[in-house]
Amino acid sequence: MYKTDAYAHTRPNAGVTIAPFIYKDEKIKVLLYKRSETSEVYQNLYSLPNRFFDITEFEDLQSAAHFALKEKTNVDIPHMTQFHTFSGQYIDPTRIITINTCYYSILREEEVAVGEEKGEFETKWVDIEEAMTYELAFNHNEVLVMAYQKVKAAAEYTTAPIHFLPKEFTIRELRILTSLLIDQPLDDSRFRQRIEKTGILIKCEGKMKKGANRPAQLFIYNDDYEGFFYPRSVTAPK
Amino acid sequence: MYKTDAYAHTRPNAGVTIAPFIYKDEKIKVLLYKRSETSEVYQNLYSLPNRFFDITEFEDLQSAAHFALKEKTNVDIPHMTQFHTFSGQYIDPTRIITINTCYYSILREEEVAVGEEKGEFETKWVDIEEAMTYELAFNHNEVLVMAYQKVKAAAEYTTAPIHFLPKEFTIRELRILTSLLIDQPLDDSRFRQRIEKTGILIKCEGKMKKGANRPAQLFIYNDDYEGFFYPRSVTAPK
DNA sequence: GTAATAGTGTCTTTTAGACAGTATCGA
DNA sequence: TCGATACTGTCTAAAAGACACTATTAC
Repeated sequence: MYKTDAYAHTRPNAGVTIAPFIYKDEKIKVLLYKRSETSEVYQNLYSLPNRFFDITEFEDLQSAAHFALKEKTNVDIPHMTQFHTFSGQYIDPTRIITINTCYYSILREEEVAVGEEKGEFETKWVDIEEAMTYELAFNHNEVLVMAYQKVKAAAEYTTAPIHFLPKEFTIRELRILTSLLIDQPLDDSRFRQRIEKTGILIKCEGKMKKGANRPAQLFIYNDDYEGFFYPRSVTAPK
Repeated sequence: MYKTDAYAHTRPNAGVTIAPFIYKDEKIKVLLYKRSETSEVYQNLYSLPNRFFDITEFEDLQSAAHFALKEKTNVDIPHMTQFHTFSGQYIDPTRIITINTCYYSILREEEVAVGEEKGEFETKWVDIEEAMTYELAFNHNEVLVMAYQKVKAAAEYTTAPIHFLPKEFTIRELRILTSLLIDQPLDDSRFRQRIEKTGILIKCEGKMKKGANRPAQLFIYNDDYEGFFYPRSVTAPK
């Protein structure tokens, strides 16, 4: 029976890694923590939040990922998407072959309770471009690259980036965020047409965002459109 | 050190599952095999090709998936895509918690050496709609549903379905296949425009497919477009 | 000839792209 | 007033959608 430990030596280590992103000051940031001096491996290196999948502790990978994210960010109901499972000896060369299931998480900055550092973990939010230049623990460099690529791809066709913004936001805010993720300028008029036509946003009647200019209409996301795919990429062909 | 067996009892079973698809007689078929009477679990049920991930046998999940597919289909260089990792006690209730990393494979019918049955495994290609009605082993019902959904989604925006067709094929063949996957009729003229404009196909000069009608130009796939995304879904908006 | 599929042309409607023009706030 | 951002409108170009039309084979 596989239930016994007869096969134990044939089983891999398993773990989860989460790439938690926020959008702050018009930049995408990712959460890293510094591994302690006394870690078994990859001492003192920065790392994405992660967790070994210990079956005496967790029922499934999702729970382990959830735990690891909450431990570092204190966000309880995260927007979390599994995007790939890596495997091989290379992930953690000093141990046995490891399976690493990875998630990215699009978080609302205002809901992230943890700032820089906190008790046992030294955590920090790092500009994504800068984080890419770090030497990270385990295979987290490739994890981070793929995670960010998936987030950017989602911005092309889906409404996923909305989860970066506050509950109530303006069309301008969504446009600037989208423009950042797809790395292209977007025509304001065209963007409004595209958005408003689909019905993905609900106007907050009477609520306006004030500034040193004409007040802007606030909207909330229409959850019915979760998983919605635009029939066309926001990026123009050519 | 995690390398020892001290943590062995905390490690999950790991395995891979492959949903191998072919396109035959204008239908999508999936390969199932019948589990033997003497299997430890799920005796006599149909199952997708699968394999435990034994770290003394495989270096990574990809190799295990490759092995499991070749064992059942004899296809050596498959088009294989990882799409999700399931986990939990429910996958194999009588054993320990299992992690199941899943792949779908789009195969060329002509390259699949195995037909119905073969030696130690009783295998068969089942119409996808019919297979969905089976009671499958492990969590293979949900695996199959998600696998086929991913293949269909790929048909909306990418050139992936081309891997179902013979190396040389006509535009009509590609249109009928695409139409099947997206479950919508496609205008022939429009479809040609879309395809030819991108340059994803290369004309086989002088080669024509003959039938009881005007001969049709044969094309091959331009591999440069592997991973290509159409800026717009093949499905019309509304 | 007919049936069948291949392939082209063309007209209409829809969408995209660019950008001008007006609106409303704070200072 | 001005600067800034919020919108709305409009013209043009491109793409989609529908479908008529011609082409070439087997029979």
